[in-house]
Amino acid sequence: MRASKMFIPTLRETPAEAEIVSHQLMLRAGLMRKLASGIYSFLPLGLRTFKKVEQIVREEMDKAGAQELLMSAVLPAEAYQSSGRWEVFGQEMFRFKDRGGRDFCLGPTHEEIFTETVKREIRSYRALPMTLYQIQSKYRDERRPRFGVMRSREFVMKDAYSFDRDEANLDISYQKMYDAYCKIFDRCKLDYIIVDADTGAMGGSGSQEFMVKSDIGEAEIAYCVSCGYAANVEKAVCLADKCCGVKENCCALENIEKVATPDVKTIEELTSFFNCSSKEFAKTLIYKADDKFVAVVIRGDRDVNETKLRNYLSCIELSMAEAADVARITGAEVGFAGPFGLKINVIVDPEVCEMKSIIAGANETGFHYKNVNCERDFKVSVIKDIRNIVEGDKCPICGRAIKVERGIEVGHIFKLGTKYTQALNCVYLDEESKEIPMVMGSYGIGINRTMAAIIEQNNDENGIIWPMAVAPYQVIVIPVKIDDEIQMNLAEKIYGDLQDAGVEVVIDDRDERPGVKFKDADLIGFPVRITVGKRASEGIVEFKLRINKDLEELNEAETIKRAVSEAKKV
RNA sequence: CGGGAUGUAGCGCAGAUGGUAGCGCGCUUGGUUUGGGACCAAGAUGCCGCAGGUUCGACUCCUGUCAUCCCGACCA
Repeated sequence: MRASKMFIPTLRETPAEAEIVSHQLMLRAGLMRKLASGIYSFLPLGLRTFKKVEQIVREEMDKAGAQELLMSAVLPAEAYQSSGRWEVFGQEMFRFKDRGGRDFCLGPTHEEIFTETVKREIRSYRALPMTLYQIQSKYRDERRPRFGVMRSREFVMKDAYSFDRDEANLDISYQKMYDAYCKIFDRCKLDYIIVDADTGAMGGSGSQEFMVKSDIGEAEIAYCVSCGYAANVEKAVCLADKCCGVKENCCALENIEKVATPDVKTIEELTSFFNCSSKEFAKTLIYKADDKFVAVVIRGDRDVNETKLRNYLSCIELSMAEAADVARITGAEVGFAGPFGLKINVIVDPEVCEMKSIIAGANETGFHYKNVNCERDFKVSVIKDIRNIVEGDKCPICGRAIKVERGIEVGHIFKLGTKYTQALNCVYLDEESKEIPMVMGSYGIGINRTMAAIIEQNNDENGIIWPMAVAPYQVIVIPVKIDDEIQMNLAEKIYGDLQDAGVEVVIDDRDERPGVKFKDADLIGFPVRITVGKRASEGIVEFKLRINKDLEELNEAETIKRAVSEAKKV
């Protein structure tokens, strides 16, 4: 391809709207442009990389025995209505009506549609197991799209769905996908970590996420360097500290005592009032779960993990109760809530049960109790891990210190079980002609996000450093002076030879100064650069890899050989 | 959905106490240049986000609205 004819609108300056490096570089290198918030167009260069990522995914899916098909993005409401997700998705689904007034949406994910299809076509156990996938646009009207293509409203997802006879076979299908995902992200040269994850609205019995380590990641990962335990913070299991360890005799059982604490409401105010650590308090938070209220009791320095709480309560809407509700339920102003004598369920974090003689609100404005003890002084409805893990907590497997880092979720795999197949009556006939619901798995990879994650992990101050496997072009040939016939002829010769050798190559035949060409080449991130300059008359050119600063002076034949061999390193 | 900010040329930005719009880059033309975003000269490019209002007069003041970005909440 000739740079003079290519549509590559590079930008010298960083657009103000782009905050993170992958977004900035995708715009600056002319890979894509924004059309609306969270909606992007891919330009020729961006599309080439996009397709390469797609192709890697496709090859590994095919190797794993999955079959590709393509569903519509426009979907009728019925399938989602029978699974209940027409409501669950709420505002996040793009909805519209056809001219006849029938409800449609743009598919946010396709469990129902695949299930529906398999239900109609597959009757016998003989057809199972079966894994189907597609690479297709998904639509989610995100509340807050951000970071360019990292969280967009339209994005391309590879979604695969496995159908099996039973859980044991699902485990096999799931493992195949797991292995395929590892190969995919390895081929993309990503540094990733696989973590236990919450299944969220997807439902099902278990899931894992493929996380690319990055400070700009939206997910927090808790992991243990000793034993390899890794989980999304939403999911990470928390062990209870045996006791707060702050005071000498903190474990002594003392008599409960009411203390006047006028206007002392927040944990900070309480720590200074009592002159003690936030670890010596139990805070009681009132939550509204759908239409019911619950009290949650955790240690003063901890945060409630609303995902865990939501899962335990199996509710859809979950929020902190309004001040008025808190007052009605506890009989005191906000700031004095305690676990005593409540008419609602009291969910207590295990850590609180381990603590002795703690401080808690008295459910009476202006008062707290001290020397409170779980069970002795208040009734516990259930003991449940409902807090967030933090750095330094004990690993639930080996007990060593947990580390917490951020990650970008590029892939997510689920064991769905029979949630959708039962809802939609997707059954097969076994050897005895008995109808049995199929056991399902679902597996997603965000193509756009994977592409952004690759840039996020492969760049320097000059631009993108594409791994060979996903580079839009593998080699750029730069003639320094295009009106120098010797240089130009040699550059054209090398360009032609590389094309003949099957290398994806661009020749920068633009009438630009060399500096401009070098800057653009670095910005776009061609893995191999061949500069044809002063020594062209001797048949010598300069060979350079984007990844380092080393320059090699090679003759024509050596150059072709080196470039071809580099291009094969995918 | 709560909080904050910003909308002026393709991009980055400046425009006071109100008087009808500018800079840098890019773009076009000519010339000089040519190994890391050249220089000189001459140009072209604007619904000043949109709609009201105040005013003789609004990019500027007021109201509303839309859009975009950030933080949080939420998230498949």
